[in-house]
Amino acid sequence: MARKPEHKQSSADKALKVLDLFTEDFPAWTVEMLMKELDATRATTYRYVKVLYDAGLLATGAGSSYVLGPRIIQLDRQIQRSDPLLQIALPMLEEEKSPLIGSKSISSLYGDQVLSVYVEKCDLDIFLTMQRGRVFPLVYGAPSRIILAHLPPYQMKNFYIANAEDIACAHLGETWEDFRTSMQRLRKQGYCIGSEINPTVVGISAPIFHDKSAVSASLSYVRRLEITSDAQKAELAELVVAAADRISKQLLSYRPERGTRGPVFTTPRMSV
Amino acid sequence: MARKPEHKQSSADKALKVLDLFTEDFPAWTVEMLMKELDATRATTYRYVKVLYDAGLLATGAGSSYVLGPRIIQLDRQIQRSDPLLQIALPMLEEEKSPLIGSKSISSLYGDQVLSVYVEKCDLDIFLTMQRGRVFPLVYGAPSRIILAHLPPYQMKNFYIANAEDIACAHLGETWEDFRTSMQRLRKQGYCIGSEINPTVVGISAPIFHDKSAVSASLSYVRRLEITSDAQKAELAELVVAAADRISKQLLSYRPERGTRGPVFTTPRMSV
DNA sequence: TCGGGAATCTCACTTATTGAGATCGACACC
DNA sequence: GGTGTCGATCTCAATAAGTGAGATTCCCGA
Repeated sequence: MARKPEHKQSSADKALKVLDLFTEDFPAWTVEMLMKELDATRATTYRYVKVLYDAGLLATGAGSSYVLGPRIIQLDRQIQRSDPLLQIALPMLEEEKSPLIGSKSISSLYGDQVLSVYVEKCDLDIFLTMQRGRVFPLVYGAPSRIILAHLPPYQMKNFYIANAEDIACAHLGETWEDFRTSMQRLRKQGYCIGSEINPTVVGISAPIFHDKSAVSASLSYVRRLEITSDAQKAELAELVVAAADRISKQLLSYRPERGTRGPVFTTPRMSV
Repeated sequence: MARKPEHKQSSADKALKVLDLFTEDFPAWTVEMLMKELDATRATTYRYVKVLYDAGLLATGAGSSYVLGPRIIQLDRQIQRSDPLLQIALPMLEEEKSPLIGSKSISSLYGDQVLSVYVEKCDLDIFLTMQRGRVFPLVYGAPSRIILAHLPPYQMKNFYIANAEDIACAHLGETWEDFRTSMQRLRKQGYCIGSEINPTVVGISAPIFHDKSAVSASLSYVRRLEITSDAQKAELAELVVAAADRISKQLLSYRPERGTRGPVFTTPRMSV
């Protein structure tokens, strides 16, 4: 779950924590800098770096610095090639040519977060903030919320218990009953509409299931807010729900090929 | 360097070796399967998995399996956003609109391998095998060879010593002198042309420098072989060399912004 | 609420990790 | 091609982990 800091001390943990330092603002680190940051000796720092370097997760950069390594790009390609959702959805989305659609995107549920895994720009004048790799909490944005609304009951309950405040802040319900009914309403509607993430656009998201009653992702169609009428919103909603349903249908009958040992869907884990 | 199997035993090494198992053909593993593969006990296997899971490099998949995790996609996004090469090259490539170009791609040098980091399809009828994330040895394919030809002397020498057989097989020279002259010829030509990787296309690659006399990547323009005349090859070569030069010029004057602590170029390491 | 299976915990035992300094070797300059 | 400069690795004793087998807990679907 990559977010809760553990107090367990294991050398692999500590080595992997080095990866956390490579943020957008600090993409390159020298060993000296890492030593200070990790509060470790030179030898230990070099050992951590070596482990990650040998795994290809780090690479040497200019000026005796280290940067994120080539293995990450390779693994990302592997995910894209082995993800049945993308394999099925991308060809289907290519056939969807309605001029109403300014952008199409797919978001996947990972643990208690939602990750954008695919973004396509159709309207060249649209300004997009969504990007493959962006992460959102389950309460924030239409792509997340429509997934949240379709979680199995016990997971939703657990999520509520652990995130009651965030849910209240997001106006999704002051109490468990409130929350449950608002989620029920979303489920009945079949889609979620909003401009939360990017105020210049309106996004409409529909759930994608990889198993009956097991949500795994959401499909979103986006359009510039200023040029969108209510009727168009309704039409977009129909389109996105229909497309998501088609993708779900295909996913349900998906059988891996080429020696693949099993399905590659992710399942949430809602531990508190 | 991610490829040479080490005989050193460290727990972090062993945990990270689990990642190697997640190939395209086996994208999902259960703990039982991992136990057999790693020849480890259940407890140990779970410990390895937990480390990677907590780091976000693995995620739970359907059927109590594990798959590659969301962190990889996030980190890939971070690389794309902090790589000065892509930041500079992509806007420049967007302006390059010659109809001769069927595809544009950028490959980066990592260690002694070359990784494709950007691929754009211009001609909709072209069949592309190149993809972001594909890795090639330095001797294989035009994008690699033009980089190889521009390595600093000591690195080229080291590479020759370590890879004399591969170099001979690739007809790049039977001896060090042979090799050196053939590389010299490539440098003088300024580009490398070939159809090695994908026999249905012709690709022309030019080197990109992030520092005078320090090659870091190559730019390739690709066109369907069957529709390409010799004159067009020459024109493409001119185009790609000119574009690569422009990118190099920009890279030389690149100064990071926004608190970035240093340059984010990768430098090769040619240890034998 | 309950059952089956996945994931974690416990503890004795074994083995790797750590830190300080010496040493090695890749790379740049001439 | 030779030589100097750090960046990276090695050495060794002391320390603190990792490991394995089984019991246990927890998750999640009915």
